[in-house]
Amino acid sequence: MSSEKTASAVEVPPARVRQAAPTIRQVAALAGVSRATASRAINGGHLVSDQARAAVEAAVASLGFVPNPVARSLATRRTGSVALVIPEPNTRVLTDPFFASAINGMARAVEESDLQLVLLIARRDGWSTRTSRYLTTGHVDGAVIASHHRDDTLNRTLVESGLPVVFIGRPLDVPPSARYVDTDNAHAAQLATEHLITRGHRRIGTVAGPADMSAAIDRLAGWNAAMDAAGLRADAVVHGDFTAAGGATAMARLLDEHPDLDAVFVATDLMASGALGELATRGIRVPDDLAIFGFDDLGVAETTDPPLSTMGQPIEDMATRAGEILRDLITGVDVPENPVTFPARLILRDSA
Amino acid sequence: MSSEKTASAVEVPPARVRQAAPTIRQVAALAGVSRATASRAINGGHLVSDQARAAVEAAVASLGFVPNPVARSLATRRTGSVALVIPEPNTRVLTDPFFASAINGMARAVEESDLQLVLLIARRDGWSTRTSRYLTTGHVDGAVIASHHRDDTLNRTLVESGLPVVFIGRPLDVPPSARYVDTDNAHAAQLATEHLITRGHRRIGTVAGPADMSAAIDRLAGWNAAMDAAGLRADAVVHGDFTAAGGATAMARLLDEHPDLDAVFVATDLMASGALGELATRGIRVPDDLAIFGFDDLGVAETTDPPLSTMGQPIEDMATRAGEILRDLITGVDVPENPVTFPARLILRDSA
DNA sequence: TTGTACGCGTTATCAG
DNA sequence: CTGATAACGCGTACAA
Repeated sequence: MSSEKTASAVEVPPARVRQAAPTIRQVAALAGVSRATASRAINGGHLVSDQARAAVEAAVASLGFVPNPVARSLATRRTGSVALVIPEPNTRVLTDPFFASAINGMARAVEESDLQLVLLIARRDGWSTRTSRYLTTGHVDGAVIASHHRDDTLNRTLVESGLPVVFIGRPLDVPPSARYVDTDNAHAAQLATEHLITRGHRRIGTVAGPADMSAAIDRLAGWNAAMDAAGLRADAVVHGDFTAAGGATAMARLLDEHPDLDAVFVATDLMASGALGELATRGIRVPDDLAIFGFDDLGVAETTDPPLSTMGQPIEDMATRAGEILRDLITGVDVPENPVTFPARLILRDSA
Repeated sequence: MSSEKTASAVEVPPARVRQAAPTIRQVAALAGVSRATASRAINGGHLVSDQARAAVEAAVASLGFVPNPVARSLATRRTGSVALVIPEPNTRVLTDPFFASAINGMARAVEESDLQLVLLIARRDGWSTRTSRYLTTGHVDGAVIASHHRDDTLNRTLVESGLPVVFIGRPLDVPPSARYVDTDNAHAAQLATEHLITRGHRRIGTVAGPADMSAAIDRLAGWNAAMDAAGLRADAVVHGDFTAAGGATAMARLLDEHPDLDAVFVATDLMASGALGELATRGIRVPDDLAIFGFDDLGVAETTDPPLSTMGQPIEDMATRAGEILRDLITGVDVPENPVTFPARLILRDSA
């Protein structure tokens, strides 16, 4: 049964809601040239006579022609947009200043090129399916992955797919060729620990992060290096989970096992904030009884009591650099080898 | 020579950098069916014999075929993605909890449909060109505009382009048919003012927002209505610019012109926070000497001194609803007429 | 139920 | 410099 399709001799264009966009064919016809010439005039503009170009430009203006980006993408195999992927574990997206900084940085990098920034919020459970598929099926020309949290096995899938990808933060479980930008976590942690040593502390513990996250691994290594270099015993280590609550728990255990500590390097401001709460509960004064040193400086360090001395990460600059590297990767420009590391800044407040 | 039958078994695909993605043609060949049948089997699955479908599915699996979304878009004239546009005036993007809530809400709405959320950060100066073009040239199927700040003349361009659009916050200068979700600002402001009246205040002023923003207009109207209904003189009005500094300035002027005020309804928590600073400077106690009532409850109201009594906007719910309306607009489902308003919640803290 | 053939709007190739 | 014409990969009337 054929639907309401009635044979009509007069070609009536199907009533579409959106106004019919003029095609390059109409431009070419109006300008009196071929589609190919019209296309050339509209794009590069090379190899076209001034006369033809003028005619095409006039036609474009009069018709209000705008190239269809989908058709263009199909022909060029490029979409002109890049993704910033934010794998967010909990429901509270973007309240984390880390992400705000990353977005700002990427936006800055993309602003000068003619790329469009597409932000992908990837809830962790769906990350393996929808987002991954979106990225690997030609929707974007490349992606920056803000792998703030626990590294995903999907990272590997992504780089192996051949899509140009740059990570913010060294990814684990990925071919060493994978590009990334990162804070020099080890060196920064070493600086922080050395600062504590310089201040006269000798029994220095650390609340490290999860053992399967690169930032945690590197920061622990830096603390270790500084302790070794100073001939101090590096035995007071407890792992937390990068949350405030985890920091409190870890600090409690650290104190129970090593009551003689006079300073603690905490791998994250967020964990440090939790640790401060635990210390307050126990009546331990900071920094008088125990010095605390954090890491990140993405907002929480300023508002704790006392404000945290910490190592500041230049997240926004890192994201900008990641965007630039991605751009070069896409356009085929040679990009520097890994690692691309950024120095952290020593920020002294009241806690150490 | 019909291109349909040029398929040759020895066709060697040109060596491309990215791994050659299998096309539906190869799937059809391997399954021993035509492209059309393969396409039908892959999509709806209707009108295909079980045998053919099985063959196609096997071929898809063995080849790892994934439809090229660009080609699909070109054929269907749908992209499968929607934009959330965030016009951000200053460089600090997303530190505003308004945006975080909006993003979360949209993400929730989009999660259940098969749409992809594309976040567009539109710096104001570029908003007129790149973002607008991106939206109107078929990159997305529709957009939600989080017009938190001053209304843009481009809003009109957008709705006139025919792109399905839903605004968060009533837009000005736009055909009345434009869909939007909004807080019932007038009613909420009236409730706030009535609360002040109930508490015994009689000389109630207001720090209103910019006269060209709908939220400001509506809230001022609500304050007016409450004052009129109570037979109180509604003459103490000063306009601020929706910033903390503007709130301080406006409060100063209000106090100078009307020293007898015993309560002030401030159209925004942010302005109220500035106002509180001005009051502290003058040694005016809140709420004892002067009661202050705010609007928004998007984070700042809890941290002021004293914490602000305010009208809470359900931004996240609004964004979710906006996303749902957009989805219906795109799929042709009937959507409810304007206005789609959400009630604000009266939140009592210490300032009034 | 299946297959043919055309359309989607551009860009790229390759003779003139 | 220009113009046919072939990709690009897929969806889908229409006919069989």
